[in-house]
Amino acid sequence: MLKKERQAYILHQVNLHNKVLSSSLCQEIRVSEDTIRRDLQELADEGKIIKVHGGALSPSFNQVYFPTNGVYSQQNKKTIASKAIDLISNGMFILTSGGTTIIEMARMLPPQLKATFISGSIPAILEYMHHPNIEVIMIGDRISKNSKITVGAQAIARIKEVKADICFLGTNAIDLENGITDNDWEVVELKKAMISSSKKVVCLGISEKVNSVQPIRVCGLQDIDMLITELPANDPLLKPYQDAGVLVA
Amino acid sequence: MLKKERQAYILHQVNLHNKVLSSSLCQEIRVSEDTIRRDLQELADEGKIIKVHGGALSPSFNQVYFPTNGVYSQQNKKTIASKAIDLISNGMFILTSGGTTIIEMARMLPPQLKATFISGSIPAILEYMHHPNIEVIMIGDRISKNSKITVGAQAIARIKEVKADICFLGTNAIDLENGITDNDWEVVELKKAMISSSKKVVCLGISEKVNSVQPIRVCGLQDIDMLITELPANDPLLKPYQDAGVLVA
DNA sequence: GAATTTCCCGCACAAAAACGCAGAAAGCCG
DNA sequence: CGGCTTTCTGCGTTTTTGTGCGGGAAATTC
Repeated sequence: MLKKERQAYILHQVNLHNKVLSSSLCQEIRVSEDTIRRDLQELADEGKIIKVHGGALSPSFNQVYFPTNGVYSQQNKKTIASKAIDLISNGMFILTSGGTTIIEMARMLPPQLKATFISGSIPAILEYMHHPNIEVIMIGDRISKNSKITVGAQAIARIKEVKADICFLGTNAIDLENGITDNDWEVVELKKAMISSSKKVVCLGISEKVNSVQPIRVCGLQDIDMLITELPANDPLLKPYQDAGVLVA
Repeated sequence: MLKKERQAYILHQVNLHNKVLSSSLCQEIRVSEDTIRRDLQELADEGKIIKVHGGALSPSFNQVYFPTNGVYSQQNKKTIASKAIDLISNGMFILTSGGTTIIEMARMLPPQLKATFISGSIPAILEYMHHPNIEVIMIGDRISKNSKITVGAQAIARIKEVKADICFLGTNAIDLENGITDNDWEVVELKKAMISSSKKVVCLGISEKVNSVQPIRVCGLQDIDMLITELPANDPLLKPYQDAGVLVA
């Protein structure tokens, strides 16, 4: 096999799989590892691939996996927030969890909106407090320093006392098999209570969280009414959820 | 799995869920915890994540910071706060109102102190949350936007359920004839509840507030155990209060 | 305070890379 | 065709890198 041929093959593989291992390449092409290494070196010098110990990665790898900063997902969260806000109307009682997406929503609430927001999340409450016309109800109990939210039996009991029109859940992970999952036991308990106290449950989450799983289960897909991501409703990623009976926006 | 790949995966997880546990990562990726820890270390060195004991956090998940702004007579409040802190010992249940003096006290709490603080004041809760060893209980209810405190029947009912060792009241006005007075009906109701739920009541206030009156009465001098100002205990201004049976510090 | 978990450090080992070298193949030229 | 250079490849050897392990320090939890 000619040198150029080999390099073209390598480049093809890299672009296909985003990565190659020198060890597997030298088996496929039946040449010594040195040869592969020299090829990788040349391709790396030309900027076609990124050479790493043990193989090489696609140059787009960095963009794909290392989002340079929060601006990108910040924009997505604003998109989600504005879709969520469309569901709110005057006079509603709204239960919300915490999380960055919820905070974003709180910041974007239109100033003339009159509604009642109920939450145990300190950062969320701080945002709601800044609004001129909304009534803010804090769910009290012990504060989890980690999640900056009130947790415990008392909090759950308080939530159960309300019947909210709508509940917005910041979502850490959602997938078809397990539904909504999260990684903090106490937060999960809280979310369960919020779900059972609301007429309508809306999950907010960027699309990256779709089809990911966390250790603790919050609820199944049948318990949620709507899923909001930054994607358009007809995105194929969301199709299975629509098929499972979840409204998508 | 390549090292870079692994790090990209970790970073992805951190950005997605705001936190990762080294223990769960090493199970997912099937490498030793040391390797994970080294990866976390490298990513932390690059500023991509914040390493903490047991895992890592997203750098964008920063906490709400409360500016130590130019509240007037800051120094006096610090003096008061340090006197108040002398009354606290490990294991105590402490009920506090809001107010700048209370905030100052919260900031000066010694890091090794282990106690439980109960309050309905958002700014106070924010300060308590930053402390490593204290348990924080939030009193929930409707939030009064101008006093940044939870008020209402629910809040009062919650306060009545506790029996605190000591209660610190930020004091707006105190005089011999009317005792403690204030200018917000709902806050007054709250303070009354706090007083009746505590074994010991301590009023914190700068000396300017001594011998001043506000429209609504909280309680008489006989209901308070101690008055703390920035003045020395033997200051003549405070003599009448001592004569009335109030401890002065 | 004691027990447990997590972290940090040095070490060992394995995998991979770098380097020098030699031989083979191909190209160039008189 | 022979001699020469150039390019490419593979093979040891040495270095570097990555990983896991054990022990002790530090932090965390109860």
